[in-house]
Amino acid sequence: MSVSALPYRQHNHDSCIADALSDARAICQHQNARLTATRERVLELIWQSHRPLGAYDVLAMLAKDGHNAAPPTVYRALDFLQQYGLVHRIASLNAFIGCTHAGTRHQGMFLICYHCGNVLELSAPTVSQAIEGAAADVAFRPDNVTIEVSGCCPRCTENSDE
Amino acid sequence: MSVSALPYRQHNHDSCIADALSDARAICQHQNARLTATRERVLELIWQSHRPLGAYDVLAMLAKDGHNAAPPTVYRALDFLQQYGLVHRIASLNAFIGCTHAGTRHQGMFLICYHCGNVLELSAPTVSQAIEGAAADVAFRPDNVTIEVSGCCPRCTENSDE
DNA sequence: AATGTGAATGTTATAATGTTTCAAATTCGC
DNA sequence: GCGAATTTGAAACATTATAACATTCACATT
Repeated sequence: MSVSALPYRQHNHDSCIADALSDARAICQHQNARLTATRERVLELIWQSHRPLGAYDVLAMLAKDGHNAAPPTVYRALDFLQQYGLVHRIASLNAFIGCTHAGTRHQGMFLICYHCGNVLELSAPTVSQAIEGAAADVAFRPDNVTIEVSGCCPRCTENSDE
Repeated sequence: MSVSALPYRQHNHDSCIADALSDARAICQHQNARLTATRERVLELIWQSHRPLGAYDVLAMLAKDGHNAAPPTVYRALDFLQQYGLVHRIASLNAFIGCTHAGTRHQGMFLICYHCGNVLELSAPTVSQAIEGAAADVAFRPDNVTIEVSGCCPRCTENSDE
């Protein structure tokens, strides 16, 4: 894949992947979690794709590596990565994406472009507060929050205007 | 099913279903949409369950009616009902629930109790505004918004305190 | 009443996504 | 090294969703 095909101009995706991986290694080490070869490879594959990747997409890519894995292998790796906040699952897409805020406490909000497929993760304290407030109003104790916004990203909005 | 098993004390679920159905008929008539027997029955089944119902749950219930339907029948009915805002799909559960705000423009927010399985739909303008604001900050044009909060409902919180 | 038309449904098959289960291998503390 | 716990392999299976094409139905027009 050429750099020019990547989502953001002047964005070195390779170094971005490398950073994510080294962050992940640090996070796991710090928590005595084992970022094994398979888990790390799955994380890398997810970061290499600039779009959310389905479990079976990951499976196919592992197969290209010569790793003849079965679905549980991938799902287990994904579970692990989610548990340590290294990837997020996008429920509305049945797909996974690298967490851009790994290691920091945050509530992700995902902006999914239905045109180009890119996903932007925002940390949205205002939204979280509003949700917590609304839940508190009805005495509901939130545990896990899913916020997924499908729409059109700035780039695609521009391009469709032309 | 006894009334005491229903989610809310002093809540007549039968009349609640009847209201939902008559609302649905009015909404469809107003928009020249055909609420056919199958569609209406699917809507009724979803309302009868006080929890979200999977497509195959609906299928099984139709089978009990003697209606030997195949999956596409159910998915089509569900698509129709969603299109006219009569049911919502809960992405994190792959399941469907009757819309409690049918006919009014709203952005639903779903509070899903992981203990009892009940789901409460809130219309949350504050949350919607916060999301729109956050999206606008990055020039993203939102189309469809998914907000699903899994947690513990007041009733179950009370019961587990005992 | 017959007929044409588009919407709705039936039917079969299959794709896509996710889980259970149990066995084997690996890792880690001792 | 040795035993316990974690991780992985492997096969089968379960669940959720869609594709493709034939048929029927409701309704407006003859």
